[in-house]
Amino acid sequence: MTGRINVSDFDLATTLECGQAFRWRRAADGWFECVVGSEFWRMRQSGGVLEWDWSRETLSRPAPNDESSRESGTHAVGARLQHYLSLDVSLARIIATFPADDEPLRAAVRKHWGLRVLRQEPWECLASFIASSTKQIVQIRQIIAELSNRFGEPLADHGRAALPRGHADAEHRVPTNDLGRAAARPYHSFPTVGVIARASIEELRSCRLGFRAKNLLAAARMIDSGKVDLHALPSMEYEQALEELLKLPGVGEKIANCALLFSCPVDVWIERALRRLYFPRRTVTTRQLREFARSHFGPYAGWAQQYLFFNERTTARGQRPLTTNARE
DNA sequence: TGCCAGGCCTGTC
DNA sequence: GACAGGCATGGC
Repeated sequence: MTGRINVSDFDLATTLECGQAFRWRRAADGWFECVVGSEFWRMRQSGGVLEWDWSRETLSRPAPNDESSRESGTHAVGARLQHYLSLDVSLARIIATFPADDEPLRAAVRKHWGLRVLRQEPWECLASFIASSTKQIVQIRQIIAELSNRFGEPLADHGRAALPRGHADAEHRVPTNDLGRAAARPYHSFPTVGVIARASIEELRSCRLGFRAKNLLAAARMIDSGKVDLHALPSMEYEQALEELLKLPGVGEKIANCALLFSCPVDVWIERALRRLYFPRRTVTTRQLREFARSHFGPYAGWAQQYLFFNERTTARGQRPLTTNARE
C-alpha cells in the first residue's frame, strides 16, 4: 500500500538522521526504511510531498498486542505515520514557545528547519538509550541492529518479496565484524521487552553491549514483571515519571529524559553546546546546566535541545555524520 | 596504539 | 554534595 501526504515545515532526512532514532536506513534510491512496531515502512520526501510505502503482515510472527490488529486502510496508515512523525503538531507554534532572545537556538532552528521529535515506542526508545551509554552513535546503531537481528522478528517471506529489487537482503549472515552493514539492515522488528527479559546475559553480551548488557537485562525484567510500567508514564507528572524510570538499573537522568520523549536530556553534546553558548568562561556543574535547560527552553525543551544537539554535532570541529552511510 | 564515546554507579573524602 | 574511577567494546 502506498500513499502521499502533503507536508510543510518538515524535513524527513533531518528528522530521521538527527540522532533520536537508530534504526532508519537511507536506501540507495533515497527512500528511508525501517520496521516500526511490526510494520515495514518506507518514506521519501520530495518538496512538500511525503510518499510512503507500507506493508502489512511484514513480520513472520507479529507481536500479539501490536499493530497486527490495527486498521490497515490508507487513511489509518497515513494517520499513524503522521502521528509517528509529529506531523499533527504545528512546528511554528512549538518554535514560538522557544525563548525569543535566544539567538543560538534560533540559528539552530533556522539551519535545521523541519526537524521534528518522533513519537517512538517507549520500550525501543528506552532500550536504545540504555545501550547508548558511552558509545558513539554509529556503534549504538550497530548494537541496536544486532539486538534486532538476533531477537527481533524477521520480515515474513511475502513481506520480503514485496520489497523492491535490491532490498531483499536474503543473506542474513554478515561478517560479525562488519557492523556497518549490520546497522544498515532494518529487516527485523525491535525485540519486545519480554524477549529481552528472557534472554541470557551471554546472549546480550554477544550483541556487543558490554557492561550495558546486565543493565538492559535487569531493566527488561523489571518492566516485564510489571515493576515499572512504561505505558503509565504519559499519565504521570514529569517528576513522578522521572522517578519511575530512575528505578531501572542503568537509567540515570539523561537516559530517563531521553525516554520521556526528549523532555529535557542534557548529554555531553548538549552540555557542550550549553556551556559554549550560554556559559562561556563560567564554571557551572552539569546539574546547574540541567536546571537551566529545564527553566530556559520552555514547554518544548526537548525539541529545542534536539535542534541544539544536532547543530552541535554537525558544526563542531571534527564533525562526523551521525549515521553510517547506508549505501555501503 | 591509545583515546574516547548521546552515562551510570560506587566508593571516598 | 562533589568528585574520581571503573565498567566493555570498537571506531578512528
